[in-house]
Amino acid sequence: MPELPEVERARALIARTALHRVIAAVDDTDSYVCRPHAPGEIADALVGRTLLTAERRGKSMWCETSDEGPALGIHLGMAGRIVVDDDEAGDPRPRVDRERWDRFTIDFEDGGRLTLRDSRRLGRVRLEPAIHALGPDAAEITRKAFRERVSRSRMPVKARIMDQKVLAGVGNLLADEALWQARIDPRRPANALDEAELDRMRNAIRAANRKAIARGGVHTGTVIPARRRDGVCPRCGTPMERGTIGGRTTYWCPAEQH
DNA sequence: AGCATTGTTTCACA
DNA sequence: TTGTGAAACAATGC
Repeated sequence: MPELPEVERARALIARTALHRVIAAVDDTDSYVCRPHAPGEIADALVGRTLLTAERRGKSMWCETSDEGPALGIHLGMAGRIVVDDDEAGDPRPRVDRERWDRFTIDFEDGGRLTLRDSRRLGRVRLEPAIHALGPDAAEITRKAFRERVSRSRMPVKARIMDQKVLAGVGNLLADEALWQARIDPRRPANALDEAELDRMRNAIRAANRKAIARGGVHTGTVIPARRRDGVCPRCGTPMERGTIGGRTTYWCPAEQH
């Protein structure tokens, strides 16, 4: 997906353009994207109301709604974008307008429209999303909480930081980028990292997020272009190592990451 | 044709 | 009971 930086840009787009506009109609007929709701259920809850806020924790977004309405949760999944009128944000890959990928739509009384445009349909829209099941946001977690939560397992450190219950917002690309910046081997057991290494890891995640939000997405990371079979480390030129960690394809520099 | 994919959830198994 | 890994999910792109 879209990882934390792309979701933050999508959230900001909604906050900037979609709040306080009266909802006239909702298309929630994609039963996979809107599961477990029955068709019409989300529409019934939203029509006549407005979105009051646009919030985010990790890769999950939600909007509070007017008149004590239910919160509207939106997750971009693996390839989702948010489109509001003529603006869009989310999945960074360039893509021409493809309205057939519109999986969920809100029409406003003023004639404008908010859409979840998602080629793969792994995005999700639901009422009252379980935000509390997520760990602290990766961009805001304190040093103390990061140390405690991440080091509480023997899982490979990469798998641990990608566990959304531990820490919300780190996806596959951001994990590779941050581990490379912090020079830590992604296979290391999380509970084998010392405090200095945990702090380095946290700083790298926060810096990678900040940079990616400013530049437009995780794909702007330094090591991302080297994530390919013939890629070499951007710092030392050593061929990148490739493997599967936590079920995801992982690249790291065998010379620098320990 | 076959394989890989920036995410999440479920299920089998240790 | 807890933790871990693979598979499923849906669709597209190389």
